Amino acid sequence: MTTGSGHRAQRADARRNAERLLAAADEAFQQLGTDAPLDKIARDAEVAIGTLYGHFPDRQALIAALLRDRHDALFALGARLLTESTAADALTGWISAVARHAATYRGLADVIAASRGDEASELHADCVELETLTRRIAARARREGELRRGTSTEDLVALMNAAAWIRVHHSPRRAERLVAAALAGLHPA
Amino acid sequence: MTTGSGHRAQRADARRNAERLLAAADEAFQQLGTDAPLDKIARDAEVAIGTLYGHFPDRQALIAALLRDRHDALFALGARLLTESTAADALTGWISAVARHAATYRGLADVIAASRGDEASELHADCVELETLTRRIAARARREGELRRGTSTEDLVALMNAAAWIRVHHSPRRAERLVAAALAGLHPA
DNA sequence: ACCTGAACACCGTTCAAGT
DNA sequence: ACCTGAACACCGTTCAAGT
Repeated sequence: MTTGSGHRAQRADARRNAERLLAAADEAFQQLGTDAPLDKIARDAEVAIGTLYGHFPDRQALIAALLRDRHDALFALGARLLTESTAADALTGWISAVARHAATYRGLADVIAASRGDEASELHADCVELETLTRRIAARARREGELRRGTSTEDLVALMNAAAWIRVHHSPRRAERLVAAALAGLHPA
Repeated sequence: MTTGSGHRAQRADARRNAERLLAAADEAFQQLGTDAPLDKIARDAEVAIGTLYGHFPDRQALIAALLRDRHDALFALGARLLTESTAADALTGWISAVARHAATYRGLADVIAASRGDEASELHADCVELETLTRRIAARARREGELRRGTSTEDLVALMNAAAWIRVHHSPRRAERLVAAALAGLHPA
Protein backbone atom coordinates (compact mmCIF):
# COMPACT_ATOMS: atom_id res chain seq x y z
CA MET A 1 0.00 0.00 0.00
CA THR A 2 2.81 2.50 0.94
CA THR A 3 2.53 4.96 -1.95
CA GLY A 4 0.78 2.99 -4.63
CA SER A 5 2.71 4.82 -7.29
CA GLY A 6 4.97 1.78 -7.68
CA HIS A 7 1.94 -0.30 -8.52
CA ARG A 8 0.63 2.22 -10.98
CA ALA A 9 4.01 2.36 -12.70
CA GLN A 10 4.06 -1.42 -13.00
CA ARG A 11 0.60 -1.55 -14.43
CA ALA A 12 1.28 1.22 -16.91
CA ASP A 13 4.32 -0.69 -18.08
CA ALA A 14 2.35 -3.93 -18.43
CA ARG A 15 -0.42 -2.15 -20.26
CA ARG A 16 2.08 -0.59 -22.62
CA ASN A 17 3.56 -4.02 -23.34
CA ALA A 18 0.14 -5.48 -24.06
CA GLU A 19 -0.59 -2.65 -26.46
CA ARG A 20 2.74 -3.02 -28.23
CA LEU A 21 2.08 -6.75 -28.54
CA LEU A 22 -1.38 -6.18 -30.00
CA ALA A 23 -0.05 -3.67 -32.53
CA ALA A 24 2.74 -6.04 -33.56
CA ALA A 25 0.31 -8.96 -33.76
CA ASP A 26 -2.12 -7.00 -35.91
CA GLU A 27 0.64 -6.16 -38.38
CA ALA A 28 2.02 -9.71 -38.40
CA PHE A 29 -1.42 -11.29 -38.90
CA GLN A 30 -2.18 -8.77 -41.62
CA GLN A 31 1.01 -9.62 -43.47
CA LEU A 32 1.43 -13.33 -42.73
CA GLY A 33 -2.01 -14.55 -41.69
CA THR A 34 -3.22 -15.91 -38.38
CA ASP A 35 -0.36 -18.39 -38.12
CA ALA A 36 2.38 -15.74 -38.09
CA PRO A 37 5.27 -16.67 -35.76
CA LEU A 38 4.64 -15.56 -32.18
CA ASP A 39 8.32 -14.96 -31.54
CA LYS A 40 8.41 -12.48 -34.41
CA ILE A 41 5.49 -10.65 -32.80
CA ALA A 42 7.32 -10.50 -29.47
CA ARG A 43 10.50 -9.35 -31.21
CA ASP A 44 8.65 -6.61 -33.14
CA ALA A 45 6.98 -5.47 -29.90
CA GLU A 46 10.43 -5.47 -28.26
CA VAL A 47 9.41 -7.68 -25.37
CA ALA A 48 10.59 -11.15 -24.37
CA ILE A 49 8.61 -14.13 -25.62
CA GLY A 50 7.60 -14.94 -22.03
CA THR A 51 5.91 -11.54 -21.77
CA LEU A 52 3.72 -12.40 -24.73
CA TYR A 53 2.64 -15.63 -23.04
CA GLY A 54 2.10 -13.76 -19.81
CA HIS A 55 -0.46 -11.48 -21.44
CA PHE A 56 -1.94 -13.93 -23.94
CA PRO A 57 -1.86 -17.62 -22.98
CA ASP A 58 -2.21 -18.78 -26.58
CA ARG A 59 -2.65 -17.63 -30.16
CA GLN A 60 -6.44 -17.68 -29.83
CA ALA A 61 -6.29 -15.21 -26.93
CA LEU A 62 -4.23 -12.83 -29.05
CA ILE A 63 -6.64 -13.13 -31.95
CA ALA A 64 -9.66 -12.76 -29.66
CA ALA A 65 -8.22 -9.59 -28.10
CA LEU A 66 -7.54 -8.12 -31.54
CA LEU A 67 -11.07 -8.89 -32.72
CA ARG A 68 -12.80 -7.54 -29.60
CA ASP A 69 -13.46 -4.04 -30.99
CA ARG A 70 -14.27 -5.28 -34.47
CA HIS A 71 -16.75 -7.79 -33.10
CA ASP A 72 -18.52 -5.19 -31.00
CA ALA A 73 -18.87 -2.98 -34.07
CA LEU A 74 -20.11 -5.94 -36.09
CA PHE A 75 -22.73 -6.87 -33.50
CA ALA A 76 -23.88 -3.26 -33.32
CA LEU A 77 -24.25 -3.28 -37.09
CA GLY A 78 -26.31 -6.47 -36.89
CA ALA A 79 -28.67 -4.88 -34.37
CA ARG A 80 -29.01 -1.78 -36.51
CA LEU A 81 -29.73 -3.80 -39.64
CA LEU A 82 -32.54 -5.59 -37.80
CA THR A 83 -34.35 -2.35 -37.01
CA GLU A 84 -33.28 0.22 -39.58
CA SER A 85 -33.20 -1.71 -42.88
CA THR A 86 -35.58 -3.72 -44.98
CA ALA A 87 -35.40 -7.46 -44.45
CA ALA A 88 -33.69 -7.94 -47.82
CA ASP A 89 -31.08 -5.22 -47.24
CA ALA A 90 -30.41 -6.52 -43.75
CA LEU A 91 -29.73 -10.01 -45.08
CA THR A 92 -27.36 -9.01 -47.87
CA GLY A 93 -25.71 -6.31 -45.74
CA TRP A 94 -25.11 -8.71 -42.86
CA ILE A 95 -23.68 -11.50 -45.00
CA SER A 96 -21.32 -9.06 -46.74
CA ALA A 97 -20.21 -7.44 -43.49
CA VAL A 98 -19.43 -10.72 -41.78
CA ALA A 99 -17.64 -12.02 -44.88
CA ARG A 100 -15.54 -8.85 -44.98
CA HIS A 101 -14.78 -9.22 -41.29
CA ALA A 102 -13.76 -12.88 -41.49
CA ALA A 103 -11.32 -11.91 -44.24
CA THR A 104 -9.47 -9.42 -42.02
CA TYR A 105 -6.56 -11.86 -41.74
CA ARG A 106 -5.68 -14.80 -43.95
CA GLY A 107 -6.68 -17.91 -42.03
CA LEU A 108 -9.26 -16.12 -39.89
CA ALA A 109 -12.19 -17.90 -41.55
CA ASP A 110 -10.58 -21.21 -40.57
CA VAL A 111 -10.08 -20.01 -36.99
CA ILE A 112 -13.68 -18.85 -36.74
CA ALA A 113 -15.03 -22.06 -38.24
CA ALA A 114 -12.95 -24.07 -35.77
CA SER A 115 -14.18 -21.94 -32.85
CA ARG A 116 -17.82 -22.63 -33.67
CA GLY A 117 -17.63 -26.19 -32.44
CA ASP A 118 -15.10 -25.64 -29.67
CA GLU A 119 -16.67 -24.50 -26.38
CA ALA A 120 -13.24 -23.94 -24.85
CA SER A 121 -12.24 -21.41 -27.52
CA GLU A 122 -12.04 -17.81 -26.41
CA LEU A 123 -13.84 -16.94 -29.62
CA HIS A 124 -16.75 -19.29 -28.99
CA ALA A 125 -18.98 -16.70 -27.32
CA ASP A 126 -18.45 -14.36 -30.27
CA CYS A 127 -19.39 -17.15 -32.66
CA VAL A 128 -22.58 -17.81 -30.73
CA GLU A 129 -23.49 -14.11 -30.78
CA LEU A 130 -22.76 -13.98 -34.49
CA GLU A 131 -24.94 -17.00 -35.09
CA THR A 132 -27.77 -15.55 -33.01
CA LEU A 133 -27.79 -12.36 -35.05
CA THR A 134 -27.68 -14.39 -38.25
CA ARG A 135 -30.64 -16.44 -37.05
CA ARG A 136 -32.70 -13.35 -36.25
CA ILE A 137 -31.87 -11.62 -39.53
CA ALA A 138 -32.62 -14.81 -41.44
CA ALA A 139 -35.91 -15.32 -39.57
CA ARG A 140 -37.08 -11.86 -40.54
CA ALA A 141 -36.06 -12.37 -44.16
CA ARG A 142 -37.93 -15.68 -44.20
CA ARG A 143 -41.01 -14.12 -42.60
CA GLU A 144 -41.07 -11.34 -45.19
CA GLY A 145 -40.65 -13.68 -48.14
CA GLU A 146 -37.02 -12.88 -48.93
CA LEU A 147 -35.51 -16.25 -48.01
CA ARG A 148 -36.49 -19.78 -48.91
CA ARG A 149 -37.98 -21.83 -46.04
CA GLY A 150 -35.46 -24.69 -46.21
CA THR A 151 -32.48 -22.42 -45.59
CA SER A 152 -30.85 -22.93 -42.20
CA THR A 153 -28.76 -20.54 -40.14
CA GLU A 154 -25.74 -22.75 -40.68
CA ASP A 155 -26.25 -22.59 -44.45
CA LEU A 156 -25.81 -18.83 -44.13
CA VAL A 157 -22.85 -19.10 -41.77
CA ALA A 158 -21.18 -21.43 -44.25
CA LEU A 159 -21.88 -18.92 -47.02
CA MET A 160 -20.32 -16.07 -45.04
CA ASN A 161 -17.21 -18.09 -44.24
CA ALA A 162 -16.88 -19.31 -47.81
CA ALA A 163 -17.19 -15.73 -49.06
CA ALA A 164 -14.43 -14.69 -46.65
CA TRP A 165 -12.25 -17.52 -47.95
CA ILE A 166 -12.81 -16.37 -51.54
CA ARG A 167 -12.01 -12.75 -50.61
CA VAL A 168 -8.60 -13.90 -49.38
CA HIS A 169 -7.75 -16.60 -51.93
CA HIS A 170 -9.41 -15.16 -55.02
CA SER A 171 -10.71 -11.59 -54.75
CA PRO A 172 -13.33 -9.45 -52.99
CA ARG A 173 -15.16 -9.12 -56.29
CA ARG A 174 -15.54 -12.89 -56.74
CA ALA A 175 -16.72 -13.12 -53.15
CA GLU A 176 -19.41 -10.52 -53.68
CA ARG A 177 -20.56 -12.19 -56.87
CA LEU A 178 -20.85 -15.55 -55.11
CA VAL A 179 -22.88 -14.05 -52.26
CA ALA A 180 -25.19 -12.33 -54.74
CA ALA A 181 -25.65 -15.53 -56.75
CA ALA A 182 -26.24 -17.70 -53.68
CA LEU A 183 -28.76 -15.29 -52.17
CA ALA A 184 -30.56 -15.06 -55.51
CA GLY A 185 -30.69 -18.85 -55.54
CA LEU A 186 -32.04 -18.88 -51.99
CA HIS A 187 -34.87 -16.51 -52.84
CA PRO A 188 -38.32 -18.13 -52.59
CA ALA A 189 -39.64 -16.61 -55.82
CA MET B 1 26.48 -53.15 -67.09
CA THR B 2 28.00 -56.37 -65.56
CA THR B 3 24.81 -58.18 -64.53
CA GLY B 4 22.32 -55.39 -64.23
CA SER B 5 20.59 -57.22 -61.45
CA GLY B 6 22.30 -54.93 -58.97
CA HIS B 7 20.75 -51.97 -60.71
CA ARG B 8 17.35 -53.56 -60.81
CA ALA B 9 17.58 -54.38 -57.13
CA GLN B 10 18.51 -50.77 -56.34
CA ARG B 11 15.65 -49.44 -58.41
CA ALA B 12 13.16 -51.84 -56.91
CA ASP B 13 14.26 -50.69 -53.49
CA ALA B 14 13.94 -47.03 -54.40
CA ARG B 15 10.55 -47.63 -55.94
CA ARG B 16 9.41 -49.45 -52.84
CA ASN B 17 10.52 -46.51 -50.70
CA ALA B 18 8.66 -44.05 -52.89
CA GLU B 19 5.52 -46.15 -52.60
CA ARG B 20 5.83 -46.46 -48.85
CA LEU B 21 6.29 -42.69 -48.64
CA LEU B 22 3.24 -42.02 -50.76
CA ALA B 23 1.10 -44.37 -48.68
CA ALA B 24 2.29 -42.77 -45.45
CA ALA B 25 1.77 -39.28 -46.87
CA ASP B 26 -1.76 -40.12 -48.01
CA GLU B 27 -2.65 -41.31 -44.53
CA ALA B 28 -0.99 -38.34 -42.82
CA PHE B 29 -2.65 -35.80 -45.13
CA GLN B 30 -5.99 -37.54 -44.65
CA GLN B 31 -5.69 -37.35 -40.88
CA LEU B 32 -3.81 -34.08 -40.36
CA GLY B 33 -4.30 -32.10 -43.56
CA THR B 34 -1.78 -31.00 -46.17
CA ASP B 35 0.54 -29.50 -43.57
CA ALA B 36 1.15 -32.78 -41.77
CA PRO B 37 4.76 -33.09 -40.50
CA LEU B 38 7.06 -34.53 -43.15
CA ASP B 39 9.24 -36.25 -40.56
CA LYS B 40 6.21 -38.15 -39.31
CA ILE B 41 5.59 -39.31 -42.89
CA ALA B 42 9.19 -40.49 -43.23
CA ARG B 43 8.98 -42.22 -39.85
CA ASP B 44 5.72 -43.98 -40.73
CA ALA B 45 7.23 -45.07 -44.05
CA GLU B 46 10.28 -46.33 -42.13
CA VAL B 47 12.79 -44.39 -44.20
CA ALA B 48 15.17 -41.61 -43.24
CA ILE B 49 14.02 -38.03 -43.71
CA GLY B 50 16.70 -37.55 -46.37
CA THR B 51 15.11 -40.31 -48.43
CA LEU B 52 11.84 -38.42 -48.48
CA TYR B 53 13.62 -35.31 -49.78
CA GLY B 54 15.48 -37.44 -52.30
CA HIS B 55 12.24 -38.61 -53.86
CA PHE B 56 10.14 -35.47 -53.33
CA PRO B 57 12.02 -32.15 -53.21
CA ASP B 58 9.22 -30.40 -51.33
CA ARG B 59 5.72 -30.82 -49.92
CA GLN B 60 4.15 -29.74 -53.22
CA ALA B 61 5.90 -32.56 -55.05
CA LEU B 62 4.52 -35.07 -52.58
CA ILE B 63 1.01 -33.65 -52.94
CA ALA B 64 1.30 -33.50 -56.72
CA ALA B 65 2.40 -37.15 -56.90
CA LEU B 66 -0.50 -38.21 -54.69
CA LEU B 67 -3.00 -36.29 -56.81
CA ARG B 68 -1.67 -37.56 -60.15
CA ASP B 69 -4.13 -40.48 -60.47
CA ARG B 70 -7.04 -38.55 -59.04
CA HIS B 71 -6.44 -35.67 -61.44
CA ASP B 72 -6.31 -37.97 -64.43
CA ALA B 73 -9.63 -39.50 -63.39
CA LEU B 74 -11.08 -36.03 -62.85
CA PHE B 75 -9.99 -34.82 -66.28
CA ALA B 76 -11.43 -37.95 -67.88
CA LEU B 77 -14.71 -37.24 -66.11
CA GLY B 78 -14.67 -33.68 -67.43
CA ALA B 79 -14.22 -34.90 -70.99
CA ARG B 80 -17.01 -37.42 -70.55
CA LEU B 81 -19.39 -34.82 -69.12
CA LEU B 82 -18.75 -32.63 -72.16
CA THR B 83 -19.93 -35.31 -74.59
CA GLU B 84 -22.20 -37.65 -72.66
CA SER B 85 -24.34 -35.34 -70.51
CA THR B 86 -26.71 -32.45 -70.98
CA ALA B 87 -25.13 -29.02 -70.55
CA ALA B 88 -26.89 -28.54 -67.21
CA ASP B 89 -25.89 -31.94 -65.81
CA ALA B 90 -22.33 -31.43 -66.99
CA LEU B 91 -22.09 -28.10 -65.17
CA THR B 92 -23.48 -29.29 -61.84
CA GLY B 93 -21.68 -32.63 -62.07
CA TRP B 94 -18.36 -30.97 -62.79
CA ILE B 95 -18.60 -28.40 -60.01
CA SER B 96 -19.54 -31.10 -57.49
CA ALA B 97 -16.79 -33.45 -58.63
CA VAL B 98 -14.06 -30.82 -58.42
CA ALA B 99 -15.35 -29.61 -55.04
CA ARG B 100 -15.28 -33.19 -53.75
CA HIS B 101 -11.77 -33.61 -55.11
CA ALA B 102 -10.42 -30.39 -53.60
CA ALA B 103 -11.73 -31.57 -50.21
CA THR B 104 -9.69 -34.81 -50.32
CA TYR B 105 -7.35 -33.35 -47.70
CA ARG B 106 -7.90 -30.49 -45.30
CA GLY B 107 -5.93 -27.57 -46.71
CA LEU B 108 -5.96 -28.85 -50.27
CA ALA B 109 -8.28 -26.08 -51.49
CA ASP B 110 -5.73 -23.55 -50.20
CA VAL B 111 -2.88 -25.39 -51.93
CA ILE B 112 -4.81 -25.51 -55.21
CA ALA B 113 -5.80 -21.86 -55.02
CA ALA B 114 -2.17 -20.92 -54.34
CA SER B 115 -0.98 -23.03 -57.29
CA ARG B 116 -3.28 -21.23 -59.71
CA GLY B 117 -1.17 -18.09 -59.69
CA ASP B 118 2.21 -19.75 -59.22
CA GLU B 119 3.80 -20.91 -62.48
CA ALA B 120 6.61 -22.61 -60.58
CA SER B 121 4.22 -24.89 -58.70
CA GLU B 122 4.22 -28.54 -59.68
CA LEU B 123 0.44 -28.37 -59.55
CA HIS B 124 0.17 -25.43 -61.92
CA ALA B 125 -0.28 -27.50 -65.07
CA ASP B 126 -3.10 -29.41 -63.38
CA CYS B 127 -4.75 -26.13 -62.40
CA VAL B 128 -4.57 -24.92 -65.99
CA GLU B 129 -6.12 -28.15 -67.26
CA LEU B 130 -8.83 -27.92 -64.66
CA GLU B 131 -9.56 -24.36 -65.66
CA THR B 132 -9.67 -25.26 -69.35
CA LEU B 133 -12.25 -27.97 -68.73
CA THR B 134 -14.25 -25.58 -66.57
CA ARG B 135 -14.16 -22.99 -69.34
CA ARG B 136 -15.41 -25.47 -71.95
CA ILE B 137 -18.16 -26.85 -69.73
CA ALA B 138 -19.21 -23.31 -68.82
CA ALA B 139 -19.16 -22.20 -72.46
CA ARG B 140 -21.51 -25.00 -73.42
CA ALA B 141 -23.84 -24.24 -70.52
CA ARG B 142 -23.88 -20.57 -71.52
CA ARG B 143 -24.55 -21.43 -75.15
CA GLU B 144 -27.46 -23.65 -74.19
CA GLY B 145 -29.03 -21.11 -71.88
CA GLU B 146 -28.09 -22.76 -68.59
CA LEU B 147 -25.63 -20.14 -67.35
CA ARG B 148 -25.89 -16.36 -67.09
CA ARG B 149 -23.68 -14.44 -69.57
CA GLY B 150 -21.77 -12.42 -66.99
CA THR B 151 -20.41 -15.50 -65.23
CA SER B 152 -16.68 -15.99 -65.69
CA THR B 153 -14.62 -19.15 -65.48
CA GLU B 154 -12.95 -17.81 -62.34
CA ASP B 155 -16.32 -17.27 -60.71
CA LEU B 156 -16.91 -21.00 -61.11
CA VAL B 157 -13.41 -21.92 -59.95
CA ALA B 158 -13.96 -19.81 -56.85
CA LEU B 159 -17.29 -21.56 -56.28
CA MET B 160 -15.68 -25.00 -56.54
CA ASN B 161 -12.91 -24.07 -54.11
CA ALA B 162 -15.33 -22.47 -51.67
CA ALA B 163 -17.53 -25.58 -51.80
CA ALA B 164 -14.47 -27.71 -51.03
CA TRP B 165 -13.66 -25.45 -48.09
CA ILE B 166 -17.21 -25.82 -46.74
CA ARG B 167 -17.06 -29.62 -47.15
CA VAL B 168 -14.04 -29.67 -44.86
CA HIS B 169 -14.95 -26.97 -42.35
CA HIS B 170 -18.72 -27.38 -42.22
CA SER B 171 -20.14 -30.45 -43.98
CA PRO B 172 -20.60 -32.00 -47.43
CA ARG B 173 -24.30 -31.32 -47.19
CA ARG B 174 -23.81 -27.56 -46.67
CA ALA B 175 -21.38 -27.55 -49.57
CA GLU B 176 -23.88 -29.20 -51.89
CA ARG B 177 -26.60 -26.79 -50.83
CA LEU B 178 -24.36 -23.79 -51.52
CA VAL B 179 -23.46 -25.08 -54.97
CA ALA B 180 -27.12 -25.70 -55.77
CA ALA B 181 -28.09 -22.22 -54.56
CA ALA B 182 -25.26 -20.47 -56.40
CA LEU B 183 -25.96 -22.28 -59.67
CA ALA B 184 -29.66 -21.49 -59.35
CA GLY B 185 -28.71 -17.85 -58.87
CA LEU B 186 -26.44 -17.99 -61.91
CA HIS B 187 -29.21 -19.33 -64.14
CA PRO B 188 -30.27 -16.87 -66.86
CA ALA B 189 -34.01 -17.48 -66.42
C1' DA C 1 22.24 -44.45 -57.62
C1' DC C 2 20.32 -44.30 -53.46
C1' DC C 3 20.12 -44.19 -48.33
C1' DT C 4 21.31 -42.50 -43.74
C1' DG C 5 21.13 -39.49 -39.89
C1' DA C 6 23.66 -35.72 -37.82
C1' DA C 7 23.52 -30.79 -38.08
C1' DC C 8 21.52 -26.37 -38.21
C1' DA C 9 17.73 -23.06 -38.19
C1' DC C 10 13.22 -22.00 -36.73
C1' DC C 11 9.24 -21.85 -33.79
C1' DG C 12 6.00 -23.07 -29.67
C1' DT C 13 5.88 -23.30 -24.81
C1' DT C 14 7.46 -23.47 -20.00
C1' DC C 15 9.65 -21.91 -15.95
C1' DA C 16 13.38 -20.56 -12.65
C1' DA C 17 15.48 -16.41 -11.69
C1' DG C 18 15.28 -11.68 -11.57
C1' DT C 19 13.10 -6.63 -10.61
C1' DA D 1 3.06 -8.20 -10.20
C1' DC D 2 5.48 -8.44 -14.10
C1' DC D 3 9.58 -9.29 -17.08
C1' DT D 4 13.45 -11.98 -18.89
C1' DG D 5 15.64 -15.38 -21.61
C1' DA D 6 17.52 -20.01 -21.23
C1' DA D 7 15.83 -24.60 -21.99
C1' DC D 8 13.47 -28.20 -24.25
C1' DA D 9 10.69 -30.26 -27.90
C1' DC D 10 9.35 -30.20 -32.58
C1' DC D 11 9.79 -29.66 -37.48
C1' DG D 12 11.92 -28.21 -42.18
C1' DT D 13 15.92 -28.72 -44.91
C1' DT D 14 20.71 -29.76 -46.23
C1' DC D 15 24.66 -32.50 -46.88
C1' DA D 16 28.84 -35.37 -45.85
C1' DA D 17 29.49 -40.03 -45.34
C1' DG D 18 28.16 -44.48 -46.31
C1' DT D 19 26.42 -48.74 -49.41
